[in-house]
Amino acid sequence: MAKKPRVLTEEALGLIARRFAALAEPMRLRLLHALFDGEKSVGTLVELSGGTQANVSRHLQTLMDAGMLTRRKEGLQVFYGIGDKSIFQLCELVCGSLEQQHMQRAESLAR
Amino acid sequence: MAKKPRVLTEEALGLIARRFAALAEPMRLRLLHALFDGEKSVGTLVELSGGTQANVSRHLQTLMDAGMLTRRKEGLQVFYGIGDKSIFQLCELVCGSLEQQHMQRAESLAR
DNA sequence: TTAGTGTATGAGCATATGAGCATATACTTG
DNA sequence: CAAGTATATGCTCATATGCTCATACACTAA
Repeated sequence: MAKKPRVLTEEALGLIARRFAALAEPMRLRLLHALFDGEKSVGTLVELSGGTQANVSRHLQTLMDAGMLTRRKEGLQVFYGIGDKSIFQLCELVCGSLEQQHMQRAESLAR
Repeated sequence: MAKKPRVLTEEALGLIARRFAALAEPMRLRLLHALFDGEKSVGTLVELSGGTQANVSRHLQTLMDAGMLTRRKEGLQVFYGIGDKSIFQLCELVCGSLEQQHMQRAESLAR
């Protein structure tokens, strides 16, 4: 059973690339990781990530633009959460692949 | 002093980010897509992608550095192929997620 | 050897992006 | 209203990245 071949337009390629780009920064990955167990306020994320308030806010904006987060305002605070569950799988896939590469490299070095 | 346990090291975050960054360019996605059905020479990839030889070569180098490609030299030509099967799944995940978002947006607009 | 072909790379330029600072905005409380 | 708190945003700088041109490198054939 062959998979349906996807036709990739120029626009689609751009969208996919932007999506990957949103995940291509350590700080944003850290923020996503901090949100894995539930939504958190910006202030909390600032503490957890160790970044500045301005920088965290910017990165959250970037992730929002990529459609990966939910945003909920409650009084003075703003709570962000993971809005796209595929992110979990994406990160797991990458981590798994990296681990495998790492093991293979270690193995070939030990030979 | 309750500092939260950081499961992901700084180095790991960097590695994951670099991996996503390798997939964050339309031209590289086009090259990967062209390789989905088997390895191809640089010249072939230049034709298929419509890019210049220099640029294609550079992007292939980037993907190699990310550990995503195989490289086989045969006489004058160099054949590249997909070396990391997780790439297929990554792209499928992103495409699926994008489709879903697109549908949801269309739906909310039509409401 | 030399000529020819396919691929890689150095240099330069233009653009994109992240970080930091200061400030603006939004909301709550007094 | 003013003051305080939480978050967002202009602005600027420094760095990173992509693209092009020209050229170097690697290999083959004559």
